[in-house]
This record gives sequence, C-alpha cells and structure tokens, in this order.
Amino acid sequence: MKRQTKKQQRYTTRDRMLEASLAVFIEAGTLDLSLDRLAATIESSKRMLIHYFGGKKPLERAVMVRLEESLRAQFRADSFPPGTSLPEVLATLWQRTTHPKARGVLLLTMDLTRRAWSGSKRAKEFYEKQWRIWINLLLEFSPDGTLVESALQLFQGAMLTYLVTGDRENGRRTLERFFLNSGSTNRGSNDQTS
Amino acid sequence: MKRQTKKQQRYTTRDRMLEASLAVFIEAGTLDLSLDRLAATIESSKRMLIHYFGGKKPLERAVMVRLEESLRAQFRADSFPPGTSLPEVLATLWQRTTHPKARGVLLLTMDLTRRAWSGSKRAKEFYEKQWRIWINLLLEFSPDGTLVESALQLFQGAMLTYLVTGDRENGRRTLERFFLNSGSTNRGSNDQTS
DNA sequence: GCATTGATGTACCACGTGGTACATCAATAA
DNA sequence: TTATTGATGTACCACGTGGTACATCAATGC
Repeated sequence: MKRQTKKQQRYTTRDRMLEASLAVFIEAGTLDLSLDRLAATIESSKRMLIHYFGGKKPLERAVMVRLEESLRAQFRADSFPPGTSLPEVLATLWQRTTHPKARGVLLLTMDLTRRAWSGSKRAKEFYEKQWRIWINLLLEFSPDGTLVESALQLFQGAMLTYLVTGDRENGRRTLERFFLNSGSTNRGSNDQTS
Repeated sequence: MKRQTKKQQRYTTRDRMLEASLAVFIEAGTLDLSLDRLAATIESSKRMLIHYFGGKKPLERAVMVRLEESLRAQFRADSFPPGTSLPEVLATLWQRTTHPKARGVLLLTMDLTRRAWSGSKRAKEFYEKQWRIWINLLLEFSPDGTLVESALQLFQGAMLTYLVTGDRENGRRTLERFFLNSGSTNRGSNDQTS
C-alpha cells in the first residue's frame, strides 16, 4: 500500500527531519550544535542531514524559516479577545514568553539576535521580522505607535534580564509600572474606532 | 640598568599581555577567539598565553576582571556635574555607549551577557555587577528606585535594538520620550536633599 | 663557577568539526 | 528485465582547537 512516490517521500522525510531538528535546536537553546550531535539526537546521521539540506548553513537557514512560521502562528492578534488593553496584552505576552516551557524558544530567538548583531544577514532579517510582528500585534491594541515601540523596547530589555537572572517577577512588575506611572494620556487603553 | 627582578618582569609581561588581549577581544567584540588568532594579533604565541595564564578559561576570567575594572572607572558618577537630571545622564550615557568607537566594548559586554544566559557563572557575575554599577550611578541623579530600574531596562532593550540595526537615533528618541510622556510626578528631576 | 629557574620556540597530539568518496541496496522507469 | 536513481552506511579527510613534551638559552642564587 505505498501511496507515495520516491520524490514525495523525499519531501516528507526532509520535513520530518527539519521539524525534529528545530525541536532539538529549541531544546538546546542555540543553533550552535554540531551536525553529529544533532544527528545523534534525532536518530539520524550527519550524512543524511547533509544529504537533505546540503550543509550546515542551509540547514540553519531552513530552521530559521521554520521557526519564523511557527512564531508567526503563535503571535496572531486573534489569540486575544478584541478590546483587550495594551497592558493586559503585554502582561499575557510576558507570562507566555517567560514561561519555563518556552525557555528554549526564547533562548534560540536570542541566539539568532546575537547572530544578527554579529553580522549574520539572515539572522538580522529574522530579528526585524519578529520586531514587525510584535509591533503590528501591539498596534491592534493601542493606536499610539511610539508608546507601542517604547513598550516593546522595555519588554525586550526586561526579557534580557529575565534570561540572565531567571526572575520572572521583576520584569512583570516593570511592565506593569510602565503603564501605571504613565500620567494623564490614554496610555494603554484601547480606544480604537475600528 | 635592569631594575626589575625576574619575578617582577613576569608580572609586567603578564599585565602587558592581558592588556593587549583585552584590546583584541574588544576589537573582535567577543571572547570567542582562538588562542592562535589572539596570539598572532598580539604578536606572541599560544605557548606563552598558556604559560602566563594557565589556559583559555583562566585567560577569559582574567580578561573579564580587567574589563570590569575598566568599566567601573568609566562609569563613575563624577563624570557628570552634580545636579544633572536623570534624562540628561541617560542621554549622555546613550551617546557614549552607542558611539561607534565604543562598539567593540558594547559587543564584548553583550557577548558576556550571552554567556551569562547560557549558564556561565562568571559571566553572570559580570552582568550583575554591571547592572549594580549602572543602578547606583543612576540613583545619584534620581531617588526613585523603580523609575531608575525601568529606565535601565528600557536602555538595555534599546541597546539591543541598536546593536542589531545600527540605528542610534531610534534609541535616543525612545529614551527621551520615556521622560517626556511621563506625566505629573517628578520623574527625571534631581531633587535629592543631599 | 655552577645549579636552578624561568622564558621561549618547535614540534607534536587528541579531538571535534563540516564535508566527501565510495559502496550497497531497494525502488522505480524503460 | 535491466538500467537508473535515490537512500543510506562506513570510512575517511583537512582543518582548527586547546594543550603538552621537550629542548634551548639566559638570568639568577648560592
């Protein structure tokens, strides 16, 4: 009952390997993992990884694309009820991003950020794409572009501190205060007229 | 006219190598530099590096200590006239930190931050020490601890973005706005009664 | 003066890395 | 049926890495 031709099988095999590789990279929290170790973990061989992807760098690129897809799906606006306020959205995003289970993804993302500042063009694209996704997401909950940008910068800074110290509370409070102490304007309230 | 004994000479040689190594690491923007390449740049040999420092990791530790000293000296409160406001201090720090000439130091610092979140205990110490230095520095110009902490988080986030994008302006504006839009409290004004 | 100690060079080593050559075997195409 | 193509394993290779062994030579201590 073989329904797949050889070529189709090739794609599914490649896809399965890609999926498994991404999982391992997430688990490792970095892309700096030797083909040997990766292959051992996904129960394949370096030989096959190179066969299907053409080398280490192409594999990394494929993983980045796959990760982008995965993250894009995860940070869609429709995961929040309409009318949620910006502070609420950020609080939820904070909890989600710093959740222990998500630590691998966070580490991997930061590893790509590092590659971006180290000169990797593809990693820089990744960073910029992620940034836009978050900005657009937040803009769904507040029309104030500069406020959104500030909030995201703060979020990013808090995330760095969280990664190093492991303290989720501190960042949560910082984000909270950012909106509490913010005076008279309509910061944080979602008064879009859409 | 040899005034130095052999032992004294050993220390000065070691110090010179350490100084030169730090400079090279800064130039490279990372500690991930092979002994061979480092040795070639400082016109010494891997052999001698190991001779004087005992190995790669001890060398790295020594460099971290040296960098800490250097940074501590650079971020003392007395580099600002008393009475300077917090926003002014932050603006100056921003210009200084993101100055093209200082890019190497910034990169190296971020490389250590990465090592910190990757589990290096020494690098985590470095991060925490730097954090305290900055907090204490800023507290000289505003008594509001939580404000200072928020500002520093924001600063950190903006720095990350700067590193990746290379845009100094964006972060500068973000910091500026953080104090502009901040409502009725005495944010940013230095009203200490010391 | 002679023994010791430290500085330095040369040659080496083991190991992990990404990647290749070649062989084998099953599935497919003709 | 036979020729071709793709999947896979085994063995290898070149190279960069941190580190060591050993020899040499000058300075120092007695």
